[in-house]
Amino acid sequence: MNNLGRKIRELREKQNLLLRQVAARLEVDTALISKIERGERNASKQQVIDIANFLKANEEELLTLWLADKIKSVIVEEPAIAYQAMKIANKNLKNEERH
Amino acid sequence: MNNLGRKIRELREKQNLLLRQVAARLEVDTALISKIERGERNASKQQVIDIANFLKANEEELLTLWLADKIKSVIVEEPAIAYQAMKIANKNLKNEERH
DNA sequence: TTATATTTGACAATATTTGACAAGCCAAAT
DNA sequence: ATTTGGCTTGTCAAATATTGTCAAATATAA
Repeated sequence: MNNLGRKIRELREKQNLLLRQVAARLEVDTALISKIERGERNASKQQVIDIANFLKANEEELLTLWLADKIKSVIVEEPAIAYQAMKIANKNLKNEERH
Repeated sequence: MNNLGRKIRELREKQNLLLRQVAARLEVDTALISKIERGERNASKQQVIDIANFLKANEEELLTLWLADKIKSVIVEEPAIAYQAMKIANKNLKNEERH
């Protein structure tokens, strides 16, 4: 399970909602929501936004988890150099802020 | 231009090598190397390794730049939440070290 | 100009991702 | 013991993305 999936499942269960109900709202198959919660499939950005609305969650928070999962899926293949690469990417980010 | 492309071009020019020569060694079209240097195309991991060998560069260093570019391409679409997402991804990384 | 190096855009071939569907699993209810 | 309800799993075709090449365009240098 990934960051986003865990959070979505937690929110959904707290509100006693069924996968089926979330799926209906997003107009997708139940299986897809199941896969998103278990981290087997990635949600699209729009899906994350829709889920946030439906589950009354903070949209930015969910999008942040979603992005974190995307970063994770990139670095997971290269754990030995991941940290250093993140440092560089972070520096890039800051440099671009200044332009 | 991205981190890897800039470094490759720098190394290649310092050694007075042509795109054509690098391309020959990697057995790809010259245009592809040009695109990799300019960040228009991503190199595969194997290509990075081959380039490092040919240019007598540190393989891990180039792979780190390559990974940084991949991270960057993920976060660039969401600059507002990128920093926070990186923090989470980094925490994930550390947690997995401990298991 | 001429020759050589690099860049560009379009393209086909491949690979990956997407979401639906159907079948399966499991626990609880009947 | 069977049915029901919720969730999971595997597979598929369609859509989308990525790959490397080719030929043409553009630079760079002599």
